[in-house]
Amino acid sequence: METTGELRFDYDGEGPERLRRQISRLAGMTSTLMSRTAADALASIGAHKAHFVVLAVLDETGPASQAALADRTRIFRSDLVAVLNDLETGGWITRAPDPEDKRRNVITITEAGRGRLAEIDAVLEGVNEHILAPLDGGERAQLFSLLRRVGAHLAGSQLSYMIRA
Amino acid sequence: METTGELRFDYDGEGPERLRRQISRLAGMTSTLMSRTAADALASIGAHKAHFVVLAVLDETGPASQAALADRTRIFRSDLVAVLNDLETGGWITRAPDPEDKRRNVITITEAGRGRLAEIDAVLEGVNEHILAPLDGGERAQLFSLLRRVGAHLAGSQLSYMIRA
DNA sequence: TCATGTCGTTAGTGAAACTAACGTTTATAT
DNA sequence: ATATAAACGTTAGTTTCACTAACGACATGA
Repeated sequence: METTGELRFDYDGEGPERLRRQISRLAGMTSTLMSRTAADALASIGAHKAHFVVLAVLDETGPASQAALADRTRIFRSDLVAVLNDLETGGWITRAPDPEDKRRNVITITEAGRGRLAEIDAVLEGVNEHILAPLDGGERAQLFSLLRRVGAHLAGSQLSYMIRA
Repeated sequence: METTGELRFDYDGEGPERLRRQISRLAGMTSTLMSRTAADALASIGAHKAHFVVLAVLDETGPASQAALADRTRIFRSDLVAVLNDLETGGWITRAPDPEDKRRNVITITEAGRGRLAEIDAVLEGVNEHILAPLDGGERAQLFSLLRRVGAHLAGSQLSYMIRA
């Protein structure tokens, strides 16, 4: 391991000013660190972000077709296949043909799946706490709110671009 | 183009609550939108984020070896090679062997490079303005500050982990 | 001098995000 | 009714990004 001397992430004070002005750079670096934290924690229990997302959506919205799941989780239908294979192997979901539409599968969370979700949820609660440790309650709410406002705005403008195309 | 019906990014109100609680998910989605905005804008003038980063560091810190540049830009030395090839082809930098250490190259920004940097800078100013449009001045400062604090904290904890390893 | 480390470079890995196409099944339009 | 189009799950492939491994060339310090 390299004890760099020069840090890999320069949040503390210095660094070229032009770079520090770029919100997309700051958000990108920070979200990379966050994602790594979450992914590492999940890996320690053999889980993956996609597992969490799918189980959470199933638990909250009930059984669904793969296409509906893809929409609600923002995982591409093509990538969802492997995720569901994993979850099926673990016994956390069932995948059965839909009698009412033979094109569809009906994905259902199992009792074991609910247990797994609780387990993952606990890990992620720790992750959130770790990430947000330096912020107090009001600041955490602020951060969520600011990111959501920016996100809604960008999603909107990108959407209008897409419709135009 | 698909006029989805179900939006691909759900900032507006709804969406499974467990997902909305995850700061890493929110930050990840939002920073993806930001990065895409920036990348698209840069692509429209045939530029790339890495071009900006390298030119900005060179302009601010002066000539440097590739290794030093890699550190300051957080681009891996292996990836930096191609970036410098691009910039050299455009006439925006020069790459000359260092007489004082024959292992090194000295990378220097050219006059044309400074022009290019100004051009990119102008584009990115527009990008920042577009991204942050929904926030007022105080909120923008808040967002920067909150992200920096979280980032510094995570970079620190990851660093101590790395040193331990 | 001999080991060790750093330099730029090439090649390759792994994950994430996304596109294309296909066979199957259902819905729509004439 | 029947042809056309659309949606389903699935396989395969692309691109981009972050990152590792290894190399020959050169420099440094014991």
